[in-house]
Formats: sequence, C-alpha cells, structure tokens
Amino acid sequence: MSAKKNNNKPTEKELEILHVLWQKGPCSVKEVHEKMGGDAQNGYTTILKFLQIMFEKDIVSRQKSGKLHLYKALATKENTKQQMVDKIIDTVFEGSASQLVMSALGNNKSSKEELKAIRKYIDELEGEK
Amino acid sequence: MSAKKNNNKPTEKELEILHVLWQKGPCSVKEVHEKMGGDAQNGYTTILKFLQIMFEKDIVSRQKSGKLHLYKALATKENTKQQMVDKIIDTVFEGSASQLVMSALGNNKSSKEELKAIRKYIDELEGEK
DNA sequence: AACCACTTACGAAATTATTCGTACAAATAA
DNA sequence: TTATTTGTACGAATAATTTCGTAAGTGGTT
Repeated sequence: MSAKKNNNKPTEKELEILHVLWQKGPCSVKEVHEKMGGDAQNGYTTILKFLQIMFEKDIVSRQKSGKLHLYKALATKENTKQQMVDKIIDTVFEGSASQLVMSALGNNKSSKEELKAIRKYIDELEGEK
Repeated sequence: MSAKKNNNKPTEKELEILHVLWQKGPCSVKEVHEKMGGDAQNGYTTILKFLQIMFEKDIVSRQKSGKLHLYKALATKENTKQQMVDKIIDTVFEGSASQLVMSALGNNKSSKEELKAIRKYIDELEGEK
C-alpha cells in the first residue's frame, strides 16, 4: 500500500489541469502551462507546483522522459465525472437522479437529436429491468 | 447599488446552511444550528459566523425579530441548482447536457418510475420544438 | 571550463474557507 | 439589583488552496 492517499476530490484548479491531461494525454509541465493560456493565466511554477502536489496526492503519475517529467492523469475522466455527478445528486438533488436530469434538460439547450439519444438510452435501461 | 457583491458560488458549508434555510424558511441561528446536528457537528458560533459572512456576501438576507435575527436564503434552490448544473456541464461535460444525463442515469439507481417520468418530460420538451 | 536554456525542487506568501473562544448587549428570573 | 439565559459581534487560530520567487540540476554550446 502506498503512503499516499487519494480519497480527495480534485480542487477547482486541479480539475482544470486534469482536463488538459485527459485531452492531450501525458504532458510536460510546459505543455500543460501553455494549453492553459501561458503566463497570462497562470505562472509556470504555479502549474508545476500543482502537478507536484497532484503527484503526491496520487491524482497523477509521472515518468521521466529525457530531462523532463511527463505527467499523466490517474483517474479517468469517466470516473471523475461520475463522482462529481453522484455528489451533486446527493447534495442538491436529494438523491434523485431524475431531478438532476430535468434540471439539466431544463435550460432548453438540448437539441432534438440529443433528446432522441437520451430517450434511446432510457429504453436500454428499461430493457434491463 | 450595494457595496456587497454576490458573484460567488456558495462553498460547501454555505450550501449546507442554504439547505436548511430552503427547507425551513427564515431561521434563527439556533434553528440552523440545531437542524445541522447541534454542537456534535458544528459549534453554534461557527454557524453564526457563517450566517454573518453569508449576509455580507449577499447570499442571505436577515431581519430582526424580537432580539434575534432571522436569516433567509436569497438565491432560490432552483437557481442555485441550475447554476451548479450549468457549471458542471460546462466544466466536465463539454457543454453537453445529454452527456450529463447519461452519467446521472448511468449509476443505475433510477427506478422504472423515475425513468418513466423522465421520458414523459422529454416528450414535453420535444413537443415544444 | 564557462555560459545558456530549460526544467525541477523547495519554501514561503497570499488568499479563502472553516472553527471557535471570548466579550458584550438585552431580556428575564431570582 | 444581581444572576442567568440567550443571542450577537469580533477577532484570532487553523487548514486548505493558490501563487510565485529563487535556487539548483542537467545537458548542450561555444
């Protein structure tokens, strides 16, 4: 068992960084930094520090490649998403997924195609029951 | 225009407190404190402090009633929920509500009845298009 | 070797969130 | 009136998050 622990949900900024890693795969600090808008948004060492902290928290792994480190997200996007969704359902929707669903569709930004896809998905779920 | 500003999303604990206010309507500090489990969970002054801070941030309003203050949530539960949902869609679901929906239903905790209700809701939405 | 560009490591500052002790004010009981 | 109860205000301690300055390592060039 590792001395590190990862029971923690990522913070706001950690999530931003994870996004880059999910999108681009293993990255150097420099790549993450640039993808996040360069010094205009965050100092290079800020990103570096975060990646180091995230490494300690077991949120990312890293591997030396030449003289630099390549950082890689450990949690998958899917897991993290699921975790966040579960939590929001729990904390603001009284445990009811359907309430969340209605809220999500309520802003009327979903196209007919999307609605169709959702319906299909529901069909599949019902089939299983 | 007030000197205060409320562009801030509530923090974790603020959200907990909002929940009590949403559920019970205007409350004294004491009521919120008790509803949240009393001193076992949070000291009385902790809750008091939060309500004061939230008052300064314009998250709640307050009104003297006899010798105590009654605090009242300013944002509605609906607005807050919507805001949180919009944000999660934006930050982890690439702007796609349907992705969130699938994730929400994906944990398979929704009953047949819930699925039915959602389907009906989708029908209504499609009708509008 | 001395220099330069690039990268990591470390530590501390700044900010925000959370918790609580203590003092003070008002109403009420003894 | 004095003590007690009930509530507010304030300030400080602690913890977590975010930011960045500075030092130091590494490899390549001249």
